[in-house]
Amino acid sequence: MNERSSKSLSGSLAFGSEHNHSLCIEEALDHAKRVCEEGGERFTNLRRQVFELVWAEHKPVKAYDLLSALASKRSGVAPATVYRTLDFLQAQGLVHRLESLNAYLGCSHPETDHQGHFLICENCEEVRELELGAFMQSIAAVEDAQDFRVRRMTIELFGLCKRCQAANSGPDPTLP
Amino acid sequence: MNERSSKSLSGSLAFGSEHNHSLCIEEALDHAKRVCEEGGERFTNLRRQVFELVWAEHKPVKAYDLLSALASKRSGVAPATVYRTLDFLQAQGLVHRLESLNAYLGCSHPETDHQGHFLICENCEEVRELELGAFMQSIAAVEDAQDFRVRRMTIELFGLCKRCQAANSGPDPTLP
DNA sequence: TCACGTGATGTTATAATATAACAATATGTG
DNA sequence: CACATATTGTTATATTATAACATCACGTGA
Repeated sequence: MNERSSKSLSGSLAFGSEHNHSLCIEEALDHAKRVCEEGGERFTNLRRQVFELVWAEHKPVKAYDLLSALASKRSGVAPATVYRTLDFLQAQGLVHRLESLNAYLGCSHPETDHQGHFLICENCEEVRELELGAFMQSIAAVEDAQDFRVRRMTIELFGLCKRCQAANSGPDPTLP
Repeated sequence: MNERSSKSLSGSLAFGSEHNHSLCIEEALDHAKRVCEEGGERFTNLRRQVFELVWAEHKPVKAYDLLSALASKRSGVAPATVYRTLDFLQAQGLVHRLESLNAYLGCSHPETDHQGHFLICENCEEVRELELGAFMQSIAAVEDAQDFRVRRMTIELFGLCKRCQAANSGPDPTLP
């Protein structure tokens, strides 16, 4: 993949008050355009619109919510429109699907060839994307021990982010 | 069929020709009964039937396939019947849901309090359940590095099992 | 025993998620 | 421009899951 920078889209993971989300989206858009150009794919109007909607927040978005949002921006929007476009964006590595949530999320580490791995806060719904490195070693060990060759994976960790741990200190009432 | 193994459900992971699946199911049933008794829950006819159907193969089963199979054994079977029963079995830790497949699988490690983690062969569909241990350290490291407290997780690794790596040329002709 | 409360199951309806199949349109290339 | 192909529009339907309420079954205490 592109080696221009080894950094994530800048600021995309710093969701504090200083996070400049307009800039964040703009960078993501620039990146998407470049990825498509380099892959000989067209970053059409529809694809850009869906991409922008996915990036509107740093939270997973449901396909049918995208559908509604998209329908307010253009006509002739049907489920297939959204799913096809999401499929395209996923194929370009620009968007991930969260299997546990049936939802989609803009990729925060687009510079590296990777699969998404996620920390999902059960309280505030914020999702943080991890680099694969964290699990590399465990996965290698599992492959070795089990004679299994891993080709792709779904890793989604649910829990409490730092902020929500602070807010919910003490026993969590939602626990079983 | 009537020989007893002293090991919990350990035979269930040896899916070779020596795997005694009748015994495997029988053990799983015994275990399920015990879990329910100990938890003050009833292992009713319906629950037993669904449990047996989930255990019929060591492969993930779709809810609506269970529905059909169940409908051939009793009357008055509707989606809610199956989903409610699966929810119950999951709550007892007797069955896992595979998020990436929208499918369900009998738990192979019922003796330990755990969450399921899976190796899923893309060729033969066989699923192997892992113990959490394999990922413990990585998860602890992620929690530490990210200030995140993990409470539950979905870990599903897709690839090729040992047999299918060896056989590996094109799709398995015995598959549907 | 039997009425009662609760948990389990039956039943109907509908929500939420996703894909198939084909038609129409747009785009780049010769 | 004409053509081939990618993209999008359109209609229909498949798949997965839950809501809401009725009925049944089981254990408990009067």
